[in-house]
Amino acid sequence: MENIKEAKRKIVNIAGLVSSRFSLSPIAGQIYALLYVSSEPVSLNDMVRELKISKGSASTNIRALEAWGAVRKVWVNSDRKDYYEANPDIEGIALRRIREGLKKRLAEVSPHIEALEEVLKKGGKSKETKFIAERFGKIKRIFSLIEEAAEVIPEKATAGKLAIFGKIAKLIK
Amino acid sequence: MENIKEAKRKIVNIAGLVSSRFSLSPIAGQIYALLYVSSEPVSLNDMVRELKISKGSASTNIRALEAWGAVRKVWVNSDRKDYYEANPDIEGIALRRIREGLKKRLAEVSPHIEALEEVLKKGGKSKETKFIAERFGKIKRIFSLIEEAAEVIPEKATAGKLAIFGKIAKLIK
DNA sequence: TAATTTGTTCAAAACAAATTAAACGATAAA
DNA sequence: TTTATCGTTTAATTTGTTTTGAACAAATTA
Repeated sequence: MENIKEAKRKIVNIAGLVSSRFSLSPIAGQIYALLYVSSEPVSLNDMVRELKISKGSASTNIRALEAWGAVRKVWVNSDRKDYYEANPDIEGIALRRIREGLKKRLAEVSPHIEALEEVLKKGGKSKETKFIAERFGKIKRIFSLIEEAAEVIPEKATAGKLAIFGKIAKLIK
Repeated sequence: MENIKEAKRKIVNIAGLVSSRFSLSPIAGQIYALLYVSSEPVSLNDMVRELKISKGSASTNIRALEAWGAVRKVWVNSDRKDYYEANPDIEGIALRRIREGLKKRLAEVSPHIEALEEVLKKGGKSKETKFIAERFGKIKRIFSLIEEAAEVIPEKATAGKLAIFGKIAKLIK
Protein backbone atom coordinates (compact mmCIF):
# COMPACT_ATOMS: atom_id res chain seq x y z
CA MET A 1 0.00 0.00 0.00
CA GLU A 2 2.69 2.40 0.96
CA ASN A 3 4.50 1.39 -2.19
CA ILE A 4 1.65 2.57 -4.36
CA LYS A 5 1.72 6.00 -2.80
CA GLU A 6 5.45 6.19 -3.26
CA ALA A 7 5.11 5.15 -6.89
CA LYS A 8 2.48 7.82 -7.47
CA ARG A 9 4.65 10.43 -5.83
CA LYS A 10 7.55 9.43 -8.02
CA ILE A 11 5.52 9.60 -11.19
CA VAL A 12 4.23 13.05 -10.26
CA ASN A 13 7.75 14.27 -9.58
CA ILE A 14 9.05 12.91 -12.84
CA ALA A 15 6.21 14.58 -14.71
CA GLY A 16 7.13 17.88 -13.07
CA LEU A 17 10.73 17.43 -14.18
CA VAL A 18 9.85 16.47 -17.72
CA SER A 19 7.19 19.09 -18.28
CA SER A 20 9.38 21.93 -17.09
CA ARG A 21 11.90 20.76 -19.71
CA PHE A 22 9.33 20.95 -22.48
CA SER A 23 8.08 24.47 -21.89
CA LEU A 24 5.13 23.41 -19.82
CA SER A 25 4.70 24.68 -16.30
CA PRO A 26 5.84 22.01 -13.84
CA ILE A 27 2.54 22.17 -11.98
CA ALA A 28 0.57 21.43 -15.15
CA GLY A 29 2.71 18.33 -15.60
CA GLN A 30 2.24 17.28 -12.01
CA ILE A 31 -1.51 17.72 -12.12
CA TYR A 32 -1.81 15.72 -15.32
CA ALA A 33 0.33 12.95 -13.85
CA LEU A 34 -1.72 12.89 -10.66
CA LEU A 35 -4.90 12.38 -12.67
CA TYR A 36 -3.17 9.91 -14.94
CA VAL A 37 -2.33 7.60 -12.06
CA SER A 38 -5.63 8.07 -10.24
CA SER A 39 -8.32 5.51 -10.95
CA GLU A 40 -10.90 7.83 -9.41
CA PRO A 41 -11.72 11.41 -10.46
CA VAL A 42 -9.81 14.12 -8.61
CA SER A 43 -11.10 17.42 -7.25
CA LEU A 44 -9.34 20.77 -7.16
CA ASN A 45 -8.87 20.44 -3.42
CA ASP A 46 -7.37 17.00 -3.85
CA MET A 47 -4.77 18.56 -6.13
CA VAL A 48 -4.06 21.33 -3.64
CA ARG A 49 -3.64 18.78 -0.85
CA GLU A 50 -1.67 16.14 -2.76
CA LEU A 51 0.68 18.48 -4.59
CA LYS A 52 0.89 21.18 -1.89
CA ILE A 53 0.12 23.97 -4.33
CA SER A 54 -2.09 27.04 -4.11
CA LYS A 55 -5.73 26.91 -5.10
CA GLY A 56 -5.18 29.65 -7.65
CA SER A 57 -2.43 27.76 -9.39
CA ALA A 58 -4.47 24.56 -9.42
CA SER A 59 -7.36 26.42 -11.01
CA THR A 60 -5.23 28.13 -13.64
CA ASN A 61 -3.32 25.01 -14.61
CA ILE A 62 -6.29 22.66 -14.71
CA ARG A 63 -8.05 24.99 -17.11
CA ALA A 64 -5.00 25.11 -19.33
CA LEU A 65 -4.94 21.30 -19.34
CA GLU A 66 -8.64 21.26 -20.14
CA ALA A 67 -8.11 23.64 -23.06
CA TRP A 68 -5.53 21.26 -24.52
CA GLY A 69 -7.88 18.33 -24.14
CA ALA A 70 -5.49 16.72 -21.67
CA VAL A 71 -8.10 16.36 -18.93
CA ARG A 72 -11.86 16.49 -18.75
CA LYS A 73 -14.44 17.36 -16.13
CA VAL A 74 -16.59 14.53 -14.84
CA TRP A 75 -19.67 14.31 -12.66
CA VAL A 76 -19.35 12.58 -9.31
CA ASN A 77 -22.44 11.74 -7.28
CA SER A 78 -24.30 14.87 -6.37
CA ASP A 79 -21.12 16.56 -5.27
CA ARG A 80 -20.92 20.15 -6.38
CA LYS A 81 -17.16 20.03 -6.60
CA ASP A 82 -15.55 19.83 -10.04
CA TYR A 83 -13.84 16.52 -10.61
CA TYR A 84 -11.36 15.78 -13.35
CA GLU A 85 -9.85 12.75 -14.99
CA ALA A 86 -6.94 12.41 -17.39
CA ASN A 87 -7.30 11.85 -21.11
CA PRO A 88 -4.98 8.83 -21.27
CA ASP A 89 -4.04 9.43 -24.92
CA ILE A 90 -0.71 11.06 -24.17
CA GLU A 91 0.58 10.81 -27.74
CA GLY A 92 -2.56 12.39 -29.09
CA ILE A 93 -2.25 15.29 -26.68
CA ALA A 94 1.39 15.77 -27.58
CA LEU A 95 0.76 15.60 -31.33
CA ARG A 96 -2.08 18.09 -31.11
CA ARG A 97 0.03 20.47 -29.09
CA ILE A 98 2.93 20.16 -31.50
CA ARG A 99 0.71 20.72 -34.51
CA GLU A 100 -1.02 23.72 -33.04
CA GLY A 101 2.21 25.18 -31.73
CA LEU A 102 3.77 24.97 -35.17
CA LYS A 103 0.76 26.51 -36.84
CA LYS A 104 0.66 29.39 -34.40
CA ARG A 105 4.35 30.15 -34.79
CA LEU A 106 4.14 29.97 -38.56
CA ALA A 107 1.16 32.29 -38.57
CA GLU A 108 3.15 34.79 -36.54
CA VAL A 109 6.06 34.73 -38.94
CA SER A 110 4.48 34.45 -42.37
CA PRO A 111 3.44 38.11 -42.73
CA HIS A 112 7.07 39.06 -42.14
CA ILE A 113 8.22 36.56 -44.72
CA GLU A 114 5.87 38.04 -47.28
CA ALA A 115 7.01 41.58 -46.55
CA LEU A 116 10.56 40.38 -46.95
CA GLU A 117 9.78 38.89 -50.30
CA GLU A 118 8.57 42.24 -51.55
CA VAL A 119 11.78 43.93 -50.48
CA LEU A 120 13.95 41.33 -52.15
CA LYS A 121 12.13 41.70 -55.45
CA LYS A 122 13.35 45.28 -55.62
CA GLY A 123 16.91 44.23 -54.78
CA GLY A 124 18.48 44.49 -58.22
CA LYS A 125 20.90 41.95 -59.63
CA SER A 126 24.17 42.49 -57.77
CA LYS A 127 26.24 39.52 -56.60
CA GLU A 128 25.24 40.35 -53.04
CA THR A 129 21.56 40.27 -53.92
CA LYS A 130 21.95 36.94 -55.65
CA PHE A 131 23.66 35.48 -52.61
CA ILE A 132 20.93 36.64 -50.25
CA ALA A 133 18.15 35.65 -52.61
CA GLU A 134 19.56 32.14 -52.78
CA ARG A 135 19.78 31.80 -49.02
CA PHE A 136 16.34 33.28 -48.58
CA GLY A 137 15.03 30.76 -51.07
CA LYS A 138 16.23 27.99 -48.82
CA ILE A 139 14.57 29.55 -45.80
CA LYS A 140 11.30 29.64 -47.69
CA ARG A 141 11.62 25.99 -48.66
CA ILE A 142 12.19 25.05 -45.04
CA PHE A 143 9.18 27.05 -43.93
CA SER A 144 6.90 25.45 -46.44
CA LEU A 145 8.22 22.05 -45.40
CA ILE A 146 7.35 22.80 -41.79
CA GLU A 147 3.97 24.08 -42.89
CA GLU A 148 3.31 20.89 -44.78
CA ALA A 149 4.45 18.76 -41.87
CA ALA A 150 2.20 20.65 -39.47
CA GLU A 151 -0.76 20.05 -41.76
CA VAL A 152 -0.37 16.30 -41.79
CA ILE A 153 0.32 15.65 -38.12
CA PRO A 154 -2.56 13.30 -37.32
CA GLU A 155 -5.50 14.39 -35.20
CA LYS A 156 -5.46 11.24 -33.13
CA ALA A 157 -2.52 8.98 -32.60
CA THR A 158 -2.66 5.24 -32.45
CA ALA A 159 0.16 2.91 -31.56
CA GLY A 160 0.27 1.83 -35.20
CA LYS A 161 0.58 5.34 -36.56
CA LEU A 162 3.32 6.19 -34.14
CA ALA A 163 5.25 3.02 -34.84
CA ILE A 164 5.48 4.04 -38.47
CA PHE A 165 7.64 6.98 -37.48
CA GLY A 166 10.21 4.60 -36.08
CA LYS A 167 10.29 2.47 -39.20
CA ILE A 168 10.59 5.48 -41.47
CA ALA A 169 13.33 6.93 -39.37
CA LYS A 170 15.31 3.76 -39.88
CA LEU A 171 14.80 4.00 -43.63
CA ILE A 172 16.09 7.53 -43.64
CA LYS A 173 19.17 6.68 -41.64
CA MET B 1 21.46 48.85 -52.31
CA GLU B 2 19.38 50.15 -49.49
CA ASN B 3 16.96 47.34 -50.20
CA ILE B 4 19.59 44.73 -49.46
CA LYS B 5 20.29 46.22 -46.05
CA GLU B 6 16.60 46.37 -45.33
CA ALA B 7 16.18 42.75 -46.37
CA LYS B 8 19.06 41.70 -44.11
CA ARG B 9 17.59 43.60 -41.22
CA LYS B 10 14.24 41.95 -41.77
CA ILE B 11 15.73 38.48 -41.91
CA VAL B 12 17.63 39.13 -38.69
CA ASN B 13 14.50 40.35 -36.96
CA ILE B 14 12.48 37.37 -38.11
CA ALA B 15 15.20 35.03 -36.87
CA GLY B 16 15.03 36.70 -33.48
CA LEU B 17 11.27 36.25 -33.38
CA VAL B 18 11.41 32.63 -34.45
CA SER B 19 14.28 31.59 -32.24
CA SER B 20 12.74 33.09 -29.12
CA ARG B 21 9.66 30.96 -29.88
CA PHE B 22 11.74 27.80 -30.08
CA SER B 23 13.58 28.10 -26.77
CA LEU B 24 16.65 29.64 -28.28
CA SER B 25 17.83 33.02 -27.11
CA PRO B 26 16.73 35.69 -29.58
CA ILE B 27 20.28 36.97 -29.92
CA ALA B 28 21.58 33.53 -30.90
CA GLY B 29 18.99 33.50 -33.67
CA GLN B 30 19.89 37.00 -34.78
CA ILE B 31 23.59 36.27 -34.89
CA TYR B 32 23.09 33.10 -36.88
CA ALA B 33 20.85 34.96 -39.31
CA LEU B 34 23.36 37.77 -39.68
CA LEU B 35 26.07 35.29 -40.63
CA TYR B 36 23.66 33.36 -42.82
CA VAL B 37 23.00 36.41 -45.01
CA SER B 38 26.59 37.65 -45.00
CA SER B 39 28.75 36.55 -47.89
CA GLU B 40 31.86 37.63 -45.97
CA PRO B 41 33.00 36.39 -42.52
CA VAL B 42 31.82 38.46 -39.57
CA SER B 43 33.75 39.50 -36.48
CA LEU B 44 32.49 39.81 -32.93
CA ASN B 45 32.61 43.58 -33.17
CA ASP B 46 30.61 43.48 -36.39
CA MET B 47 27.89 41.63 -34.50
CA VAL B 48 27.97 44.15 -31.66
CA ARG B 49 27.69 47.01 -34.11
CA GLU B 50 25.10 45.51 -36.46
CA LEU B 51 22.81 44.04 -33.84
CA LYS B 52 23.40 46.66 -31.13
CA ILE B 53 24.14 44.06 -28.47
CA SER B 54 26.76 43.86 -25.76
CA LYS B 55 30.12 42.27 -26.37
CA GLY B 56 29.53 39.78 -23.57
CA SER B 57 26.28 38.58 -25.08
CA ALA B 58 27.85 38.29 -28.50
CA SER B 59 30.67 36.21 -27.06
CA THR B 60 28.38 33.90 -25.09
CA ASN B 61 25.94 33.36 -27.92
CA ILE B 62 28.52 32.85 -30.65
CA ARG B 63 30.18 30.14 -28.57
CA ALA B 64 26.85 28.43 -28.04
CA LEU B 65 26.26 28.51 -31.80
CA GLU B 66 29.75 27.15 -32.36
CA ALA B 67 29.09 24.30 -29.91
CA TRP B 68 26.00 23.31 -31.90
CA GLY B 69 27.96 23.37 -35.12
CA ALA B 70 25.80 26.23 -36.39
CA VAL B 71 28.75 28.50 -37.12
CA ARG B 72 32.49 28.07 -37.51
CA LYS B 73 35.55 30.22 -37.00
CA VAL B 74 37.46 31.20 -40.09
CA TRP B 75 40.82 32.87 -40.70
CA VAL B 76 40.81 36.27 -42.34
CA ASN B 77 44.06 37.78 -43.59
CA SER B 78 46.45 38.15 -40.72
CA ASP B 79 43.77 39.79 -38.62
CA ARG B 80 43.84 38.61 -35.05
CA LYS B 81 40.11 39.08 -34.63
CA ASP B 82 37.91 35.98 -34.65
CA TYR B 83 35.73 35.78 -37.71
CA TYR B 84 32.76 33.49 -38.13
CA GLU B 85 30.60 32.19 -40.94
CA ALA B 86 27.31 30.30 -40.86
CA ASN B 87 26.99 26.60 -41.48
CA PRO B 88 24.24 26.85 -44.12
CA ASP B 89 22.82 23.39 -43.37
CA ILE B 90 19.91 24.65 -41.28
CA GLU B 91 18.02 21.35 -41.29
CA GLY B 92 21.12 19.47 -40.19
CA ILE B 93 21.64 21.86 -37.30
CA ALA B 94 18.01 21.57 -36.25
CA LEU B 95 18.00 17.78 -36.45
CA ARG B 96 21.18 17.51 -34.42
CA ARG B 97 19.81 19.81 -31.78
CA ILE B 98 16.54 17.91 -31.60
CA ARG B 99 18.33 14.60 -31.33
CA GLU B 100 20.73 15.75 -28.66
CA GLY B 101 18.02 17.58 -26.74
CA LEU B 102 15.91 14.43 -26.62
CA LYS B 103 18.84 12.31 -25.53
CA LYS B 104 19.79 14.69 -22.77
CA ARG B 105 16.27 14.89 -21.40
CA LEU B 106 15.86 11.15 -21.55
CA ALA B 107 19.15 10.66 -19.74
CA GLU B 108 17.94 12.98 -16.99
CA VAL B 109 14.73 11.07 -16.53
CA SER B 110 15.68 7.44 -17.02
CA PRO B 111 17.25 6.88 -13.58
CA HIS B 112 13.96 8.01 -12.04
CA ILE B 113 12.05 5.66 -14.29
CA GLU B 114 14.21 2.74 -13.19
CA ALA B 115 13.81 3.58 -9.53
CA LEU B 116 10.07 3.75 -10.11
CA GLU B 117 10.08 0.33 -11.70
CA GLU B 118 11.61 -1.15 -8.58
CA VAL B 119 8.94 0.39 -6.38
CA LEU B 120 6.14 -0.89 -8.59
CA LYS B 121 7.46 -4.46 -8.49
CA LYS B 122 6.81 -4.50 -4.76
CA GLY B 123 3.32 -3.12 -5.22
CA GLY B 124 1.31 -6.27 -4.71
CA LYS B 125 -1.67 -7.25 -6.83
CA SER B 126 -4.48 -4.95 -5.78
CA LYS B 127 -6.80 -3.44 -8.38
CA GLU B 128 -5.14 -0.08 -7.76
CA THR B 129 -1.71 -1.51 -8.41
CA LYS B 130 -2.86 -3.10 -11.61
CA PHE B 131 -4.30 0.19 -12.80
CA ILE B 132 -1.11 2.09 -12.12
CA ALA B 133 1.08 -0.65 -13.54
CA GLU B 134 -0.88 -0.53 -16.77
CA ARG B 135 -0.59 3.23 -17.09
CA PHE B 136 3.06 3.11 -16.17
CA GLY B 137 3.54 0.50 -18.86
CA LYS B 138 2.27 2.96 -21.42
CA ILE B 139 4.60 5.65 -20.18
CA LYS B 140 7.52 3.28 -20.62
CA ARG B 141 6.44 2.44 -24.14
CA ILE B 142 6.31 6.11 -25.01
CA PHE B 143 9.72 6.70 -23.55
CA SER B 144 11.28 3.86 -25.47
CA LEU B 145 9.60 5.12 -28.62
CA ILE B 146 11.15 8.53 -28.09
CA GLU B 147 14.48 6.89 -27.35
CA GLU B 148 14.28 4.94 -30.57
CA ALA B 149 13.28 8.01 -32.55
CA ALA B 150 16.17 9.99 -31.08
CA GLU B 151 18.58 7.24 -32.11
CA VAL B 152 17.58 7.30 -35.74
CA ILE B 153 17.39 11.02 -36.36
CA PRO B 154 19.96 11.38 -39.13
CA GLU B 155 23.33 12.99 -38.51
CA LYS B 156 23.14 15.05 -41.68
CA ALA B 157 20.02 16.08 -43.48
CA THR B 158 19.60 16.29 -47.21
CA ALA B 159 16.65 17.70 -49.06
CA GLY B 160 15.76 14.17 -50.11
CA LYS B 161 15.77 12.81 -46.61
CA LEU B 162 13.64 15.63 -45.34
CA ALA B 163 11.14 15.30 -48.14
CA ILE B 164 10.49 11.75 -47.05
CA PHE B 165 9.02 13.05 -43.81
CA GLY B 166 6.36 14.87 -45.75
CA LYS B 167 5.43 11.82 -47.80
CA ILE B 168 5.27 9.60 -44.75
CA ALA B 169 3.18 12.09 -42.90
CA LYS B 170 0.65 11.94 -45.69
CA LEU B 171 0.57 8.17 -45.49
CA ILE B 172 -0.11 8.32 -41.80
CA LYS B 173 -2.92 10.76 -42.16
C1' DT C 1 -30.29 34.75 6.85
C1' DA C 2 -25.50 33.86 8.14
C1' DA C 3 -21.77 30.86 7.54
C1' DT C 4 -19.34 27.69 4.56
C1' DT C 5 -17.64 25.77 0.41
C1' DT C 6 -16.06 26.18 -4.23
C1' DG C 7 -13.67 28.06 -8.11
C1' DT C 8 -11.84 32.35 -10.44
C1' DT C 9 -9.24 36.57 -10.79
C1' DC C 10 -5.59 39.70 -9.99
C1' DA C 11 -1.72 42.04 -7.83
C1' DA C 12 2.48 40.96 -5.75
C1' DA C 13 6.27 37.83 -4.81
C1' DA C 14 9.37 34.34 -6.35
C1' DC C 15 11.84 32.47 -9.85
C1' DA C 16 14.42 31.64 -14.15
C1' DA C 17 16.69 33.13 -18.20
C1' DA C 18 18.96 36.53 -21.03
C1' DT C 19 21.43 40.65 -21.40
C1' DT C 20 24.41 44.29 -20.05
C1' DA C 21 28.33 46.68 -18.15
C1' DA C 22 32.51 46.57 -16.09
C1' DA C 23 36.69 44.29 -14.81
C1' DC C 24 40.04 41.20 -16.32
C1' DG C 25 43.92 38.57 -18.73
C1' DA C 26 46.16 37.83 -22.93
C1' DT C 27 48.17 39.37 -27.01
C1' DA C 28 49.73 42.70 -30.35
C1' DA C 29 51.11 47.37 -31.59
C1' DA C 30 53.45 51.66 -30.68
C1' DT D 1 57.50 49.40 -21.55
C1' DT D 2 53.33 51.44 -22.20
C1' DT D 3 49.03 51.50 -24.66
C1' DA D 4 45.37 49.53 -27.32
C1' DT D 5 42.64 45.74 -28.84
C1' DC D 6 40.20 41.49 -28.31
C1' DG D 7 37.53 38.02 -26.14
C1' DT D 8 35.96 35.99 -21.68
C1' DT D 9 34.07 36.14 -17.19
C1' DT D 10 31.38 37.89 -13.42
C1' DA D 11 27.97 40.42 -10.91
C1' DA D 12 24.05 43.18 -11.45
C1' DT D 13 20.05 44.29 -14.09
C1' DT D 14 16.27 43.46 -16.98
C1' DT D 15 12.67 40.74 -18.74
C1' DG D 16 9.26 37.28 -18.85
C1' DT D 17 6.90 33.56 -16.62
C1' DT D 18 4.94 30.98 -12.78
C1' DT D 19 3.14 30.70 -8.35
C1' DT D 20 1.08 32.43 -4.36
C1' DG D 21 -2.21 34.69 -1.38
C1' DA D 22 -6.00 37.49 -0.79
C1' DA D 23 -10.27 39.23 -2.42
C1' DC D 24 -14.23 38.04 -4.66
C1' DA D 25 -18.72 36.01 -6.62
C1' DA D 26 -21.71 32.19 -6.84
C1' DA D 27 -23.72 28.30 -4.93
C1' DT D 28 -24.81 25.42 -0.87
C1' DT D 29 -25.69 24.30 3.82
C1' DA D 30 -27.17 25.06 8.51
